[in-house]
Amino acid sequence: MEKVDSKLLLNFCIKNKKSLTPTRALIINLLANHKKPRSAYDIQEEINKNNKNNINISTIYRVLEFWIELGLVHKISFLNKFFLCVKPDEKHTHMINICTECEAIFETCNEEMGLNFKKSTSKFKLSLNNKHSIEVPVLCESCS
Amino acid sequence: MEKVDSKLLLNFCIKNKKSLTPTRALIINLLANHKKPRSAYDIQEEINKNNKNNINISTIYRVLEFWIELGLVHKISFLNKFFLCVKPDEKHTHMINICTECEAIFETCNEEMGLNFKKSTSKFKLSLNNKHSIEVPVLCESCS
DNA sequence: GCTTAAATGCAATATTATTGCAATATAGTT
DNA sequence: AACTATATTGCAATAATATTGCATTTAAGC
Repeated sequence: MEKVDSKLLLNFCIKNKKSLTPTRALIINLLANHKKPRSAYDIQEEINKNNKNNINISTIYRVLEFWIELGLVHKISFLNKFFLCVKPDEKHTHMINICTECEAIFETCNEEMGLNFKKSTSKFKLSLNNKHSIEVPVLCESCS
Repeated sequence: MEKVDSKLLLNFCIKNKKSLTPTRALIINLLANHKKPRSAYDIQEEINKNNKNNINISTIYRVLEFWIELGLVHKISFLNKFFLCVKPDEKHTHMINICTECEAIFETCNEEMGLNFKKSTSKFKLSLNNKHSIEVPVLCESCS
């Protein structure tokens, strides 16, 4: 099983004065194991299949929300699914390219895409809210 | 009641060899009446309150899907709500700026925002899927 | 008007998400 | 190590969003 570096997790938690509980570690590690985004119920099903110990759906949502707050997980609104952030860095804008055919995710950031949202939004007297990511509907190489 | 130009609606329908039914006209006109996006159930509630005649929720979803196909309505995934397209034009990329505080929508297009997604996505061997719009989380002037 | 295809109704069901309160686990203190 | 305060998780009901298959009705083209 592929896992998220546990020191990274711990550091994020310490920095935010939160605790790294077994449930939180379990859920984020499950996300690390998949290349496609997963729904809260997908995650629950996998836990209940493999681990026997039941985790309530409310806990799944709360834990996902927890990691989203810390910037380590993204919610993909377009799919109602969740995905491990590949570049947990507060400073850039998270650009989530989603293949609308196969749901493959290609995450990058504004700089790498050469897109200046700060500038673009300010034209309209709007300010980019960097707490959220931007989802870009695409076709991947194999689906196009 | 503010309405969508009925000739515009009819033209879109004719062009796509579809019929402009009373239900379809009613629903898109309700959307025209609101500055904020509305859920399918919001729309149903308004119809059932004002018109007495009940419209089933499945019809609401089907009609919304119909207008989305024709490019006259957007689904805002971030909110699970629907919004009248302000610039029904197939050629550009629809940029939907959403205030994350008050849900106000400021729709524009890639050119006006000075963003080149075709170029940006091709860097990663992806192609933009222009059938969908791009949602940008922002704070509007009064919320920021 | 008649016929065929499309649209809508119906109602069951699926999927996604939230809530309030009880029970449990964790962190910090002694 | 035990104690306490706080945070986390379980529970289970419920809300919110969305889809389905088939029956009925409506609209379009002849």
